[in-house]
Amino acid sequence: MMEATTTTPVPSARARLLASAGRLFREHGINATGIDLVVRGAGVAKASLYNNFISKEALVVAYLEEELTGWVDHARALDDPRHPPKERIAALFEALARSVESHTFFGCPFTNAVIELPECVSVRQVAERYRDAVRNHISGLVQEDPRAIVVSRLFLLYDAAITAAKVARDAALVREAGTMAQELV
Amino acid sequence: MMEATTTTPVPSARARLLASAGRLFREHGINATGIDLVVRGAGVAKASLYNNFISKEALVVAYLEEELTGWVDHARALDDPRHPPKERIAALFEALARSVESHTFFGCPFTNAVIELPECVSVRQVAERYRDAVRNHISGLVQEDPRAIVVSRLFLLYDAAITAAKVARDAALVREAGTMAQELV
DNA sequence: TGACAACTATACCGATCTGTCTGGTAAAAT
DNA sequence: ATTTTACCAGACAGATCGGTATAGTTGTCA
Repeated sequence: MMEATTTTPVPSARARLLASAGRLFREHGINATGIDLVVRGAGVAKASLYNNFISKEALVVAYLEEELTGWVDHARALDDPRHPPKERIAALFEALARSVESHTFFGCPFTNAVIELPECVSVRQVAERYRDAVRNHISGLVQEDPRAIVVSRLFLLYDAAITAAKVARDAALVREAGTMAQELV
Repeated sequence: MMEATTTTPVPSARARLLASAGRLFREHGINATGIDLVVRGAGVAKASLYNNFISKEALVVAYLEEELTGWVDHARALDDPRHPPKERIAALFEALARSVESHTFFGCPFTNAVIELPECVSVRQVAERYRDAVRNHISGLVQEDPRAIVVSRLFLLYDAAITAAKVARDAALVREAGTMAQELV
């Protein structure tokens, strides 16, 4: 009932569903991924999906929540507070460039979701929280107020790199954005 | 048969369909817009759609082609070659900021289409041609080779502004990108 | 032992999607 | 004058969508 989830040795149905949905949503998009595919990929019954999530939209939001905490974890794992701000910023862009080169980057999950479900307010809300999280993380890297102009500028360059990665699949362009970012700090 | 289209006084079924599809695809997205809605909006029969386009995908590609030439026309109308490069660049970002403020900006049609139809190669091809067109236009504004680094950087900032406009709906962020762009020339 | 909760497997529902087909009208070309 | 072309209106087909319902199974705890 309460929270045996974290200690359960075998993944719960909910965790399996989120993992399956995550893979499919990332690689093929949300609208292109039917409920049946998610269920099949998770190896669970359809009823288990609707026992854990009231609708596909709720599953999408839960997927985005996971992407949000995942991004923060990823960014923290990349970071070394002992390094100077310039290097800490560079690491963020370099990781993105590498994921382009290894063909494991499928675009910003939040931008993708906002575009795929433009009238879904809960999706926009998670996307907003993601943007706050990025802004806060960047502000920590450069030791500036989250509302400082330099933070806005670094954020803009990170968005630019992500678009270049998604649409042009151009790692060199991602690195160029990283160079611009380093010149700002 | 050949090209009476340009002189026809009353809009052809094809033109009406493209106008209807354009409005709906822009404002509600491609996947959320069914064929029947396009046909209703155009005030034509369903068969007329399939007489002019072999499939919805072909309609989407035609819509994107129109957006491509539309962007070039828009960018040229904004431009005044007598002005210095800095002002010519600024006008591009200022126009984007204003369309955010008037709530008439719905995101880059090509990025949106690539995200909505990720496995459609013809969509990616038009998006690639759009990116070439933008790069060429910017290179004209600043009188530099299209492959010059400064052109790449201006392009990155333009992409950044578009994402800020689409996801954050933040005209101030768009203008900040414009300021960065002006500092580059 | 028996109640209960969570699970699996699958049939099913109504809605909606792209795309086709029929049938009829009007104008234009031959 | 007749054939062709383009058009309209709408029924229809086949597939797929999100979501529900049914029925049976498993494991847990009292």
